[in-house]
Amino acid sequence: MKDVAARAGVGLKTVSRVVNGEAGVTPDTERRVQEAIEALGFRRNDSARVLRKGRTASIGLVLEDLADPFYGPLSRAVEEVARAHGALLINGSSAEDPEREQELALALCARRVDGLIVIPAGTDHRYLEPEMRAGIATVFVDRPAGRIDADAVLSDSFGGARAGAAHLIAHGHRRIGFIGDQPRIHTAVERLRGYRAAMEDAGLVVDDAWVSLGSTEPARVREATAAMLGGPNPVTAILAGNNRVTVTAVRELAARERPVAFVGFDDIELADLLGITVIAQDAAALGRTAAERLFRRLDGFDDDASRTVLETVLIPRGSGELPPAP
Amino acid sequence: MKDVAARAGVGLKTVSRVVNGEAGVTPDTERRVQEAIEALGFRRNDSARVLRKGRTASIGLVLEDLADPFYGPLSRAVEEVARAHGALLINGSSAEDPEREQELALALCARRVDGLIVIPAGTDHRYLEPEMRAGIATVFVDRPAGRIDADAVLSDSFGGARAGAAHLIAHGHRRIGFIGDQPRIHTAVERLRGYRAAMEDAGLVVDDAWVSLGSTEPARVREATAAMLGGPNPVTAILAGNNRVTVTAVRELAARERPVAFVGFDDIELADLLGITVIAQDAAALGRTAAERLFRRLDGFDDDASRTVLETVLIPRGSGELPPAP
DNA sequence: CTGAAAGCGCTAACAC
DNA sequence: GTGTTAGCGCTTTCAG
Repeated sequence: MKDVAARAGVGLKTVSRVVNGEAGVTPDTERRVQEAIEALGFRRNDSARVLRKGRTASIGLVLEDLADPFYGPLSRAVEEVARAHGALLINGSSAEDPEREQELALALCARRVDGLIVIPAGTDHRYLEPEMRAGIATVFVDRPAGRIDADAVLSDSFGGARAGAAHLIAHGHRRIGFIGDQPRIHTAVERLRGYRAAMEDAGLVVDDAWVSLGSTEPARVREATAAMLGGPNPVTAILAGNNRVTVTAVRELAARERPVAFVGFDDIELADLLGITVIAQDAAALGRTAAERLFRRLDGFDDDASRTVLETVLIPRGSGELPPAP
Repeated sequence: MKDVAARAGVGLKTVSRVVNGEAGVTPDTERRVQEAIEALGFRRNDSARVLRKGRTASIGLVLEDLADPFYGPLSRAVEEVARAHGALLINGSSAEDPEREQELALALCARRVDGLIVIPAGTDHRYLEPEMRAGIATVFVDRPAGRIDADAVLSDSFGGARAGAAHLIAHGHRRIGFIGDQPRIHTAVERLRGYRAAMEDAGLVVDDAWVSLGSTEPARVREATAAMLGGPNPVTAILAGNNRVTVTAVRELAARERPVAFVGFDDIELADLLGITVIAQDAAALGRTAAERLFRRLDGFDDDASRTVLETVLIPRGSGELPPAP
């Protein structure tokens, strides 16, 4: 910038004015500055700008895995809102590892992102308190924060799972299995609660062998499926606790001869063609809502932390309407 | 940092040394500094650090749409490599708009990312020349750069499409349709070339009505499908030019009574259960390879721009092996 | 082993 | 309209 000023024969501040489109520069001067900029291939260094202005015009998003089809649309929705506010998005995948989540979140804070959106892997977010006090707005999505008070935007996991299980019960099932994510994860627990609530509503007693929480690794899900279907008291229907479980369970059930009713949590591509009944949540709406809340905070809005819960929708497509196999 | 120094009763530089784990500080002094850091909730401001050091330890990725299941895994793979090199990843979606691609790429350069990975939407990247001269390493993925010389990591679109079309021909088809992406996009053109090459190899003449390039919007793809199947010289098989087209085409074909053979480009989740034959490319390998090349450049490696082409794999699952309907 | 001073590239606040 | 000065928070250089 100094070089540009020298070459254009003007002061530093004039160049700054031109670069930032501020008023108060004669067209002639402006032209000279523009020429110098072109000639030198000058591009403003935003790092320096940030240092001076205090705002980075960027926000951070910590999620579990960008490669998961649930998080892609969520991230994209966040990006769109950020873009509308002139901000860039830095994302990081925690790989469902609490330590990595913390490391990432703090790295983003060190970069002085203006705000942070977190899909937590861990259950204790007190490490973010100093950062939040220091002014980094933080919103949690998909799962609430642990041990701190912070905004959260969630799907109605409890209600969705309850509706899914109730749907299977309405179609005649009495022995229903639930395969969910790790019990450390809030949504997994909520969905299990929803399943239990529906069973209880119908006066059904849940056999321990029908419930399996754990990793979403295909091998684990396959085992869980086999166990539920093969035991002394086999289930006639299965409710899956998230999109990864759904995919593996669907594959597993397709390989069996006896039909098993099935409801998945999260819609997945081509589930329509396969006739898979699902409880759909709107990943993009989650991201959008969280980002909007974040930017409202960045715009100075400052009331208490709030929790927003988005509805889920049960989409019947066939698999959830199968009667119990004899 | 100044505050920390004051509180610990030491010089600024000593705090800096402690924060950065540099040698040359007595354990006792270090402890005092650490205490002050804790007490004040100090966190180094990386913006200032960047300004001084010149490197941001971040790279930018401009892609088409993070919500597209093809780009999620690609982005995640880039992130993993970046992480291994201690860098963060800033992504942006161009929405297949060349102007937005440029705007994004330049915004990333203004942030002084150390390197840039671009999945181009546009066909002219001369706007990046000043940036590259200024030292921002740049690698193109999935599609090559236009009008500049730069590293590129691509899939073998030509070979993949050719193999796909040849596969259909080998199963008895003579009238084969091709539905691809916009002709502005390199991969769309390459895949069309591959299709034409296979047809020519087999001595088949392509009817203009069998080829349709354009947007991947479902409506457009549906129309293209209907036109190919409904015309005076209807096709008995269709080759899709990318994953979005594949999804819509599969839905469309499933809704018809007469079977139509089908090969998709890009594997999609659950395609196995639907028996969809595809030409698979490895999105994660594309991302990983590109990121590795980028970091090699950042490490000072400096030979000519190179082009890497990754193989595609044809996965037969049934739809591509159907004989021509009578 | 430690600290003071200079300056990275920019913008805010005030001159002129 | 335009230029000058100070300083954002850190690291580098060099002196103690």
